[in-house]
Amino acid sequence: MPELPEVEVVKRSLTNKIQNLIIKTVKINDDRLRYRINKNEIKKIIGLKIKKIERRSKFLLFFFNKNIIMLVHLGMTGKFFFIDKKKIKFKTSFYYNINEEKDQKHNHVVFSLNNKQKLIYNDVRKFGFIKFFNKKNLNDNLHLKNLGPEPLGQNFNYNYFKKYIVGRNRGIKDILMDQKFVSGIGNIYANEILFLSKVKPVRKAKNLKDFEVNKILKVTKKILKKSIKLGGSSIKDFSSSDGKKGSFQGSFNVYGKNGEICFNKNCVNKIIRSIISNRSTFYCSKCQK
DNA sequence: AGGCATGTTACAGG
DNA sequence: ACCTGTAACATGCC
Repeated sequence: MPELPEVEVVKRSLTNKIQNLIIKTVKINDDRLRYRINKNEIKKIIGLKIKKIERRSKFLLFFFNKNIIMLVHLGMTGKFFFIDKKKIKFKTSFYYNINEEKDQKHNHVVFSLNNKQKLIYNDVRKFGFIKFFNKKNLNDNLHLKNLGPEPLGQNFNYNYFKKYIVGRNRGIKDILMDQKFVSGIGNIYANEILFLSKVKPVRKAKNLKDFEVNKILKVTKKILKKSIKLGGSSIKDFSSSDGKKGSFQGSFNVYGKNGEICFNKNCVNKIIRSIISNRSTFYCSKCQK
């Protein structure tokens, strides 16, 4: 699922559903996520209240009392959803379909809450993880300490951008996806941002004109905000924890559209697919300079 | 059968 | 120590 807009949507839906609830039990069906789940540490949240949930980049932070933080990354296919005790058979149209055996197979962790609901962590490819640490170690956490600014924050601005690209010999798409530069943008949004910015993905970041830097900044914020508003992008099977699907995929201009005609008016060029930093890259060679 | 998939990071070499 | 590129992780679908 998960670039910044999708994780933000998950955060909001989880906050609505489980803030101030208490963990009654935790059942681990498979602890072999990206990192093995520490069973002793996960036991410590039993009986504790979920005070709040925050998002940093593509990470979710669950704040419990006793200063315990549960850090979750969804990887490529991680998702949360709920099973209500009284209604095991949910409709697939609204809730994630948990009735098929192949999906249940990936229900790795089950959190039972004090309102009789169960929160499930499901992750087909197991690139996600669940870790625990103390609030006082928040700033030197391995995963969080090197993250660049939030793209929607004020620190992601012209001066920061210009300063960062000096002395670096990397393409703009590679840089946009680098979490140390700006945190939360992945392959889909990097492609879409560069299309709307009219910049070729292979361009060296240091050679961008000032107006292009400003355009990228502006478009980045606009696209991410719009996607959050639309509930994120539901490609394949992404849905937020309340089972609602996002619709930003309907706004894609280039992602996954190789061979299709460019959406810009008066352009009849076909979208090209190439590989940058090991990731599929889509662009219009006429509209993107 | 082989290529591809919304991500991160350990590692190697400069 | 910094910069850059590559491989690896696990699973399923075309």
